[in-house]
Amino acid sequence: MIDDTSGTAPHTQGEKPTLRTIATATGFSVATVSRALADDPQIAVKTRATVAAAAKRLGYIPDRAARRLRTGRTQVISLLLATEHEFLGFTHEFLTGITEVLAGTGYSVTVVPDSPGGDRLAPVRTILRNNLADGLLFTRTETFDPRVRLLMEADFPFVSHGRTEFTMPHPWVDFDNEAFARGAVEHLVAKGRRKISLVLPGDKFTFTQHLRYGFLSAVRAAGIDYDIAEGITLDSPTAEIAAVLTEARRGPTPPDGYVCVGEVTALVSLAALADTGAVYGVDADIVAKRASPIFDNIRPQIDTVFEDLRATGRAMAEMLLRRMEGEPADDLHRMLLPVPSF
Amino acid sequence: MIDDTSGTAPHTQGEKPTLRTIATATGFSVATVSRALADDPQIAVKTRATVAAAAKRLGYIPDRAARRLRTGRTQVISLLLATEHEFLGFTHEFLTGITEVLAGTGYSVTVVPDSPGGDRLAPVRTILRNNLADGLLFTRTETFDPRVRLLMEADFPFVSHGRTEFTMPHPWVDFDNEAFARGAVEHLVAKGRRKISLVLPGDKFTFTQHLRYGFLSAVRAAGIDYDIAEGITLDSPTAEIAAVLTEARRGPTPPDGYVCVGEVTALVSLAALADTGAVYGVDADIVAKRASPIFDNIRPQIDTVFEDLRATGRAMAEMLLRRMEGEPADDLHRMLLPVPSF
DNA sequence: TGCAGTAATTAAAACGTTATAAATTCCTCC
DNA sequence: GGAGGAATTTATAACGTTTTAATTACTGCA
Repeated sequence: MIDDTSGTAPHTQGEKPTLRTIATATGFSVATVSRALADDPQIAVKTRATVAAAAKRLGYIPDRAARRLRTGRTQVISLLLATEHEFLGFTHEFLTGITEVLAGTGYSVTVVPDSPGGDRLAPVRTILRNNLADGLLFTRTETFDPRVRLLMEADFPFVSHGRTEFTMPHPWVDFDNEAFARGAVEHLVAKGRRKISLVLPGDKFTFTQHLRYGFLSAVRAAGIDYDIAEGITLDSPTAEIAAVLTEARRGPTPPDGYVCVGEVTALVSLAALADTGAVYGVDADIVAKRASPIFDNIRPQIDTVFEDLRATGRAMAEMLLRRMEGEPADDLHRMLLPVPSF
Repeated sequence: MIDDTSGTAPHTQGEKPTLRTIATATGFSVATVSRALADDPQIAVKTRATVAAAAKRLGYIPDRAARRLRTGRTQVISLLLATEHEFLGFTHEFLTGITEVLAGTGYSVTVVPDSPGGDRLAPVRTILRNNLADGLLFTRTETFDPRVRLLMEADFPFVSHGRTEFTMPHPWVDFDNEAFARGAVEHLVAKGRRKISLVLPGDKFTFTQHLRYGFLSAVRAAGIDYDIAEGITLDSPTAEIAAVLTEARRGPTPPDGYVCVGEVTALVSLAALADTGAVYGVDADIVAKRASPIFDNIRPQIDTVFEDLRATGRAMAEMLLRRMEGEPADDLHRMLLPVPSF
């Protein structure tokens, strides 16, 4: 055979194959082809096989725009990405986890900025009104997060990173910040520390409450002193945090232990020690939550607890897929546990 | 007036407004409304005003799926996000810059993973074949990047982060890595350093060549010794980099200066100094490229050069918009300059 | 052989938009 | 008062898919 009969090579014809192409190639109608590809049991098994083969041979790919127009489904998942985060590599790790799960599902991820200081509802409204996505993921959840309320009213699929205090259940993935804070304090106490310092995220976030509760209950159980920094949060400019921490060190009773909720605060705390002539391991110890391996390369080496953000992203994406399939929200919860390095 | 004539409140009717809604409301045909909204000069100015007012009043938003189906334009920009980067906050900063520019343009950003170790062409092919985007942004550009070749052949709009060595011009945004490397060496030489160490990214990346050239020419001009680490790259596991660097320090003539292309290597270098009993500022100095403010909080404070990734993202997004408008590639280039902290 | 009942297929409409080509209205000027 | 032409408007088709309702083909059974 000299002739080019290559049925295996897709794109032998220049034009993009559509249902119509397959229809004329197989002799079936467009309707039949459509239903065959959808594996409709109404269509004869043999027909389905024929159509599937032709589709493959021709390199058919359903047109997203057409499908979206017809069905109203966008095949898009939107991620509201907070401008501030406690970790340096948050965005990267989180996004990697999400795309890992979504690869091959036909869904694509769009990223929409979300500024916790500004109007957090606006991007959600836009997505709902303009029908820009089939599902939503977001972070930095607040105790009575207005986005959760709106999305539940609209019955729109979503998964939040972090819990709320609403009574109606909704899907979430969270890290056990209470356990982290308690464990961190206990570890410092075990090292003999008697006054522990903490910088919290903004009050409105739910995980702030969990951190505070875990911290306070451990501190009280141990009967030791503590110092929750005032006037600043985890998201304050590092210079401000640094100022407050060094100030505290110069006071009459400086802390001898630090619980750091993020990598940046950990570095600032270390710098505050260095700048006030204190020696790590002698004058004070630190336990920090971390999400990247860089602390292995920071001297002095501090004690850390790992929060797996890639796994978080994966869990959230998987959960969202299930939610979009119609699974009820009741059991769609997942708590990730701290992994201490000590 | 008791009657509700509220023209100001959108969504008085439950259904989503379409061109047809406006058409029946104004008495014009759907065709006229469409063209009026597109500001077609063929349509009477008065008509355009009437239609625009009605559209606003009704809260009309064009349906993306329908428009996309009809025009073939997706209103989507895809970002190929490399799994590896020299900075911890790369993804976040870069993405922030991009979304800043795209906000309000009607374009949305989808993120697609790109693994420089694997098949870098596959995601591009998928995007082209399935018509998933109108434009493409990517990073970690190679000297003869296959993606650039493919995209130029397909005449598909894109902007690369980094240059190539193809003769045909294409839009790019780059950081002057040659100037960075040269400046870093000169600074170390000025401090009296006589043997400078460097860890390079993988050979295939264009910026590796720029770094090497800047480094070598400065080192030779100063007539000093140097040590380009072998067997590892910037993307090697940090443990491996650490092993090589500490090994070098234990050799007969350890380096007394380090040029670090990223934040992670800088930390590893600092750790290597600490672990071998060397004192920063006495036994060795470091100049590192950085993209985040965290080095202000790392002790000892090393000399750094800032690469503005948010500005890079902005520049790339702006350039892509212009390219998609049809502007020729010839002048779409932008070189960002190092900003030394010393 | 004919008929009911089931299995398989398909015609046609619809989703909301834009582009082409044709139709209508409006002027201007003789 | 038309003719001619410019200025506006619009009917219609098309983009590629899914779905409803209708049609055709096949089966077993009397």
